[in-house]
Amino acid sequence: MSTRFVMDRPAGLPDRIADRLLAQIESGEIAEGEVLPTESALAQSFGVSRNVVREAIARLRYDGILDSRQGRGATVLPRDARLTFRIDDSGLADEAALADLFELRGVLEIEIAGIAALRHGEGDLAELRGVLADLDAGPAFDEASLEADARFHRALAAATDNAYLKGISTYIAFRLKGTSRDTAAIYRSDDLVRRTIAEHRHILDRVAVRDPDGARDAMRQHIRQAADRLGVALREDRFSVSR
Amino acid sequence: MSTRFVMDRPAGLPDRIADRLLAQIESGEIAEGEVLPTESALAQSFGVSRNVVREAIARLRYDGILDSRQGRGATVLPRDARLTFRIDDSGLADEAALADLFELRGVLEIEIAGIAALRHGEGDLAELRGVLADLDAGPAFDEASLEADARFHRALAAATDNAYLKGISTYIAFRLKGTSRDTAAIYRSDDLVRRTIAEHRHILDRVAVRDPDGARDAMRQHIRQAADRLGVALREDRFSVSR
DNA sequence: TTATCCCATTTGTCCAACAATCCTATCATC
DNA sequence: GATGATAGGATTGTTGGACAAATGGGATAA
Repeated sequence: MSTRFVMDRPAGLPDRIADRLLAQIESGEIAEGEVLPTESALAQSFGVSRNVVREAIARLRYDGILDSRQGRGATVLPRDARLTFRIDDSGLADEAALADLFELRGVLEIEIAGIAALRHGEGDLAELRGVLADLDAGPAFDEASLEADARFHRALAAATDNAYLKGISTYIAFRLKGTSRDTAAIYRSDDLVRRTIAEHRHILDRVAVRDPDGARDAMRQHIRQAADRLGVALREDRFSVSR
Repeated sequence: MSTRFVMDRPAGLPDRIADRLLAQIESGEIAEGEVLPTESALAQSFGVSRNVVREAIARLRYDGILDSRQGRGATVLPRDARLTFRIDDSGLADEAALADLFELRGVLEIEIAGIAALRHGEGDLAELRGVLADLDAGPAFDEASLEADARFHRALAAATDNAYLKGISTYIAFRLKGTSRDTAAIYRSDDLVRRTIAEHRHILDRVAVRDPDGARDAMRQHIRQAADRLGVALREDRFSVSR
């Protein structure tokens, strides 16, 4: 959870307090249904002002982790009441969790490719072609190339005409962006870049001719190789090209 | 966005201010990259204290809508930097958005069924069988039946052994829970309940014999009919049983 | 032109107070 | 004894003001 951005800007007091409170909740130190200490007490125990504690609690309340009511205090809500789907930073560090995240991303992207093949309009194709052109322009595996990759997937998701699919897809892509940058520094080979472009073009081809199964297969292959490039070990039972 | 819960508890000041600010951003009244008025100015223009404005801004910043820095002000971030995947209450009211959400749910649940068929262990099957037994016990379409339905899907997601798949699935299921309850009041027929149970049993059967394609098909059918029962019109290009 | 310093602006944090709401204990009534 | 009304303490919600820290820009000097 913790830091909001990949930036090294130090987190503010409310964020840190919220994280500490969340940790206490996750660890069961404060059980479900239980009421937190009063804001004043928390402020004193954390050594900050009540204002900071209030912002921290507001954050947790906003995510459906606790519910505070005037005069009663803040109670911890049941786990399945969480209001947002959020990917912790901790998950990005753990290798197995990263593989799981890639699996989720794969499931979504593959179906997105299939749906985009069925539903895309003219504007969508133009956007996708434009992104590929940009990828061609800069053959180096640099920041711009990563951004273009993200734009491709975003444009594809947009072509599904489903705001939720687009939302979850771009969210995961954004969370994975930092990871990609870190690991990708190793693979500065132009050959790999060219292969990535080829994979994208293959997907676009199948989408353009409205071949959903072909688009899905192309995307499955792309995800699989992207995972390979990043050294993420997917479970083989799922991502074999012919299932 | 607005109200957090279905409860009729009136929203607090910060929530309302955040909504008004968000509306101004969404409408383009405050463009991307632009800086908001200062907190003091906003406080004065909204007729609230600066503290309230601060909490509102904190909420928007937390979702990656704004980025505020000390001494500089709060700037509007590009739309695709949104940090959380969140299902607004407004989306649950809008019919088209509800259909989109069902589509996302379908995509996930279908693949979950397939993966569960491949990966489930003995404990998973026992749990799933237990849920079905509970469903059999109470033939009425009541609260317990809804809860058992949710448990079935949760147990299935758990069988994938992928925390993210489980997380996103249960999150969506929870957000859809209220909607199901509201609309389901109309369908108090025992026949429908029996058909739902039969669908679940069919899924479990395919999972148990480790037949991923069969499990996917069974789940696809289940999602499709569940949407029917709730009067949600899925787009037919996706959810035909034989694609 | 370029580098440095200074300063107004703006957010971050703190403090103290009052209002609104909730919970509980007490009391009155049946 | 049970039940309902009431009062009071406790806790969050909101306000207002103050200072600290960081940012950006402009003035100044080399």
